[in-house]
Amino acid sequence: MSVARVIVDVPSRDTDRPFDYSIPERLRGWTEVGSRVAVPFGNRTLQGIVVGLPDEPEAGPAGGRRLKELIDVLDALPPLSAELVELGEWMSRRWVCPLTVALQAMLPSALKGKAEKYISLPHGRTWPSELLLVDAGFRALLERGAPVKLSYLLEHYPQEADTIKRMLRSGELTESQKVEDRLSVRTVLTVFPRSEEAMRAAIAELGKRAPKQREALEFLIARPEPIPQQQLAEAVKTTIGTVKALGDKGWVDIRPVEEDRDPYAGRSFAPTKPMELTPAQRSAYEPIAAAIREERSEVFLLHGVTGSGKTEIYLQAIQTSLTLGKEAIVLVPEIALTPQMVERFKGRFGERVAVMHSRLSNGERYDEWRKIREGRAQVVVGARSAIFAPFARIGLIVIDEEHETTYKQEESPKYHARDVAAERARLHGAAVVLGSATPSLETYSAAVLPGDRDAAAGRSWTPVYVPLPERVAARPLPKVSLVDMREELRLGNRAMFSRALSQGIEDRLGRQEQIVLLLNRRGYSTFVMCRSCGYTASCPHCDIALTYHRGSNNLRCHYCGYAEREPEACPSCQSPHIRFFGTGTQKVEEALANTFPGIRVIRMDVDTTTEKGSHEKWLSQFRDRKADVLLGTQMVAKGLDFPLVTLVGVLAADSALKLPDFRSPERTFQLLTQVAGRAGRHELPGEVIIQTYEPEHPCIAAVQGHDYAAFTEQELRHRRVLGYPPFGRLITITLSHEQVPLLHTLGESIASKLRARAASEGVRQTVASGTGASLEVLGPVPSPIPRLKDRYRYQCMVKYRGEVDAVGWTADALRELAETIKRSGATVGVDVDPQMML
DNA sequence: AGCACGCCGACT
DNA sequence: GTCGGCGTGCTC
Repeated sequence: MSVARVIVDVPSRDTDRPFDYSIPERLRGWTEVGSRVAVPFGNRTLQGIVVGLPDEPEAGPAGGRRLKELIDVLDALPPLSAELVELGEWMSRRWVCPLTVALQAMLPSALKGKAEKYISLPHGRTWPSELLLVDAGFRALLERGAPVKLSYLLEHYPQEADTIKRMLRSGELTESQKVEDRLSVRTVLTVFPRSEEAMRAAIAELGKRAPKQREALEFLIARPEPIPQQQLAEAVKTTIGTVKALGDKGWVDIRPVEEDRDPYAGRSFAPTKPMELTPAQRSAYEPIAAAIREERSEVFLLHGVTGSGKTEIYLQAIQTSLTLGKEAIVLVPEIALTPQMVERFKGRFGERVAVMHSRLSNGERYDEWRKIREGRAQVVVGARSAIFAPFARIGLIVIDEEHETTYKQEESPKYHARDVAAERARLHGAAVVLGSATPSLETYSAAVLPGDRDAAAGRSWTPVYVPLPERVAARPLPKVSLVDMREELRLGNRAMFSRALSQGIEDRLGRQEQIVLLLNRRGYSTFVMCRSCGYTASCPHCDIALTYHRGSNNLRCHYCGYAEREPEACPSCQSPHIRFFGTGTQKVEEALANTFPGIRVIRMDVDTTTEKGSHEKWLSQFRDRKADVLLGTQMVAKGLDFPLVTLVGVLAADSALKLPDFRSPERTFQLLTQVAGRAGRHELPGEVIIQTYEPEHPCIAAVQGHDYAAFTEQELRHRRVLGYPPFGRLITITLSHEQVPLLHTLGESIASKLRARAASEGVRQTVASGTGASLEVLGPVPSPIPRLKDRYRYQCMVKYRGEVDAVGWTADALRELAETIKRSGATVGVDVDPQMML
């Protein structure tokens, strides 16, 4: 008996288990663990992934019925491997998600196939006489006998929907289903030359006629490689017709070839040679190289200040891996995946590099993915999901700027690429390098306090700490000064630029140097408030403050997209004193123009960078000195390197400090340190001016002193007291439903299930104090976003430390309550190790 | 998730 | 009487 154990593509708790199918003879050789298959499921056809090939069926249907057969294997090369399937199973346990959701996350979206329904008139059957009043085109189409896509029929003949339904029911029409990829591979007709003798014979046969065909053949003799027919025609200045003639006579072979939509095609990258490592770089590189050579799955924290040359270490470590015939994955934050970055990797490793980021089209991404799958690339540089690159022998995984929040996926599967990397490295015997100037407190404390049992709470990997303390060429770190904005106000300056910053901008404009201005707008968005009655405009569906958009003159909800016109008077009290509060980038841009006439500003924020390629466009304009100021939100802080930038200004440093998220100070410190690192990276010295209302805040003070250690020490002390990560760990369970009372009851039953479990296993229920295992459940309380798209949201937070399988308990509790949850109509989401508390 | 099966109200 | 509302249960 040949059996395939399949996970079907239905992301629900009910179907989150394997289903067994028998493998028909014709598919035996093609079915492997990791194959994508089409299977019958109920009366539907679905896509699934083979996760096992057991000898005997176990997960068979009740009542001893026979197994159904696989319908098809969808790819010649299985898109996943046994290793990736195992990784998926680990993910589904680690982050409490259905296995199919974890597996889907590993596939390029082009392979997330869906079954299409087809309708046909059965062979030999004629159109029923009582249905002659239907649309003639509709009838003619079906009478041809070939299956027609149901979606096509419904789109073109919507009035016949009822007819279709009725005829299906009576059996006058039949339905079939076929799993289809989201995308077809583009093909190019390509000319394959035959042997030189054959082509010379052909030329002889042509004689003096058909000079163009002769030329084409001579071209192929001189360059006997496959060439797209279009290109061949162009090369000998003729038309496709001539080339086709050669094919028709059988003198050359013309076949369709799958084409790569290489987004970097036709661009050349200046090759770069490995640089001589400094002694500091060398002592960081050595242990990493040793781990790669010895196939030890060790994790390294490469802690180097901005400009200390981490990238060169990555490049040489990758080279070490390649030399051993192994592959390498490099993750970078989406935002840093700029042409500059890609250039560096392509320059060193050329064609062997695949690039993956969200700005590629589905087709482009699929092509890059295939390069990896088919062994044509050995290095991938990409955003978060590149961690699933289908390599078979990984030697090294690099995560650059490891503290970045983009490595945590905020939709299910809510995985963290850093943890996936550690697990994948374990399966491959690969080394992991986590690089950052400002490591996350989780990673840092695990590395420097490896003996601290609380700090290591439940973490499965312990990084080796590798510091890289100096900047290359001993360039000094920029001077950072703080400006107390309360003082400015006291001295009568009500402008958004302090005197120091104004002066600084003036100076740079005079010297034709460049300026980066950061507006850390999070939690400070431009909201609308009535000064008479305190009314604030908020979204009627989400209870989120609406944000004012100047361009379209309306108020928009950032969560659901709801928009309304800007009010002229207060909707609540009719007062005309309704005002816009807060500062957005648009407002700063205006102020710049008013204060410094003639200043050239490039503004970068979500509004100006949504268009494909716009991000790169703005940056290259800035690089080409087409502007004096680069003004923007977080995105101007990351990974940019412009020689002429000598001043970095931060307009409101503390605007994000007081957000109700315990990681706010950490994020603020990281962001400010990053942006400060943008100044003076080359010959010209840099200066940083930070405007703040709280210069004495330890976080701000630490930025001024470039003092990571001081900030970290004080922040860790604080976290330890409160039992927050890395000393305790968190799980949030979010429930949503249209009615609040139901959420309350459901939340209570989840919370009490967990509390009961803790009690029965003898686990203490106070996390903040004491030692050993403890777990407490907070809530249910309204979630920080209390309503989204007309559904109310409540959450429970599980906080625990020590040896407690809180994730397993949570999964168990939800499994036990599955019936109740389903009946209630509520949706329940779990976030293990949440990164965003808002 | 979908889809069928099944049991109760408003219509030709 | 029938069409169709959505609660419930199942998918190898």
